[in-house]
Amino acid sequence: MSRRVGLSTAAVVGAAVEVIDESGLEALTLAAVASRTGVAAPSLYKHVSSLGELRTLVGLRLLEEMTERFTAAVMGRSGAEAIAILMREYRAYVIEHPARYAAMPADPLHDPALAAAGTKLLNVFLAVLRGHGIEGPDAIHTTRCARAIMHGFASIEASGGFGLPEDLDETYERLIQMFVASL
Amino acid sequence: MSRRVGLSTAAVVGAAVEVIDESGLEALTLAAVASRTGVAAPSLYKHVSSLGELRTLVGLRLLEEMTERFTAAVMGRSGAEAIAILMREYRAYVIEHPARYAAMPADPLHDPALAAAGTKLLNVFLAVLRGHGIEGPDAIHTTRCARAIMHGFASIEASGGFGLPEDLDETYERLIQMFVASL
DNA sequence: AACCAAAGCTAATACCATTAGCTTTCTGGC
DNA sequence: GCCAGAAAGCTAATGGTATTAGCTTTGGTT
Repeated sequence: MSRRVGLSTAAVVGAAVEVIDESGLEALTLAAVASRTGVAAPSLYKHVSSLGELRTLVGLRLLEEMTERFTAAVMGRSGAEAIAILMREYRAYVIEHPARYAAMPADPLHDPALAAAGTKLLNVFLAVLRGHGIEGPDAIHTTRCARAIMHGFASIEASGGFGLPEDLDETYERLIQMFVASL
Repeated sequence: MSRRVGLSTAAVVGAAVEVIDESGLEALTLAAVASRTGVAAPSLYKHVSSLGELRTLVGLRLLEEMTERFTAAVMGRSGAEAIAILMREYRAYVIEHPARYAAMPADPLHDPALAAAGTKLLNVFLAVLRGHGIEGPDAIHTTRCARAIMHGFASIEASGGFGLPEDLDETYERLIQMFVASL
């Protein structure tokens, strides 16, 4: 009984992302993914070596998703405009997928499985700054500043940490102007 | 056998903070707290109604701890100096207690049990800005910006998200200058 | 047609939170 | 000083979780 379902690692990761989208990161459990894919929980081990690995693979997919999206958004733009667009796109992603953002790996460069994808994402930012004439150690500091601003705002917003929901656009535009003005 | 240990809710919360300090937020489990306090796990329910409540109580204690610390740091200072000191103190706390920072409630104002403590912490920031002549809706935006910058930088640093550990002081000073200059 | 590897399954283990109900210990009133 | 009751502890049991072991089925390849 129970015909073969035709699962794959990619399908398992996809189901995991769906679980996160629907029920939040803390609901990402092998049991939930198994139920969603129509399979018994231990069967998932044929495609994924552990829950920890599944989390890593989800993080990898999300990193790639962000990179692709940011690359497309910034294409054909340059200078301060490109920087502002990148920052707005970052926030837009988090608003669209707040639960996914919580699943984002905090230190991708430290995990060998994520380092390459993390570097690619970082390079989008470095490329935009280079187009603004910022390079070398300066670019490192500047990128860190941008990350801190974007991640800080986005993570607080995604977790509902700001009291009033209105005016958040204005707050974020202030941050963008603040950052751009400092360059 | 097993003489009375003399536990209290406060002692349980204290043990929970120790577990977090030593082994990280994910290690905060009733079993770990029970073992540390020398008690069987179900006995903790005499002092705490659930793991969720324990998490909330830990968050409450940490909020109060931060408020007290920031209040002391800023006392007697005013203007841009006070703002810079507050921002440095925020980061200093996170560097001293990275695991505790991860246990910090993301949206204290939304949880009735934390709202009062969250408001007090917020008021420290508002008071400092008021001393700089910023009030009303402007103060809301400005406080949000400060929060985003501090939280963003601190949480990335606490999770090891910045590649190189050196120069982080310089990056953070840049952010402080950027923020102060925007006022 | 038959084999074999991959993909599924069930059963079992270990750890977690939580509940129920029992026992011990301290404390307050006499 | 004693004793009743509440508070603080305990063990046992339940249900959810990840994970491992070992079995069965399936489907593609020879």
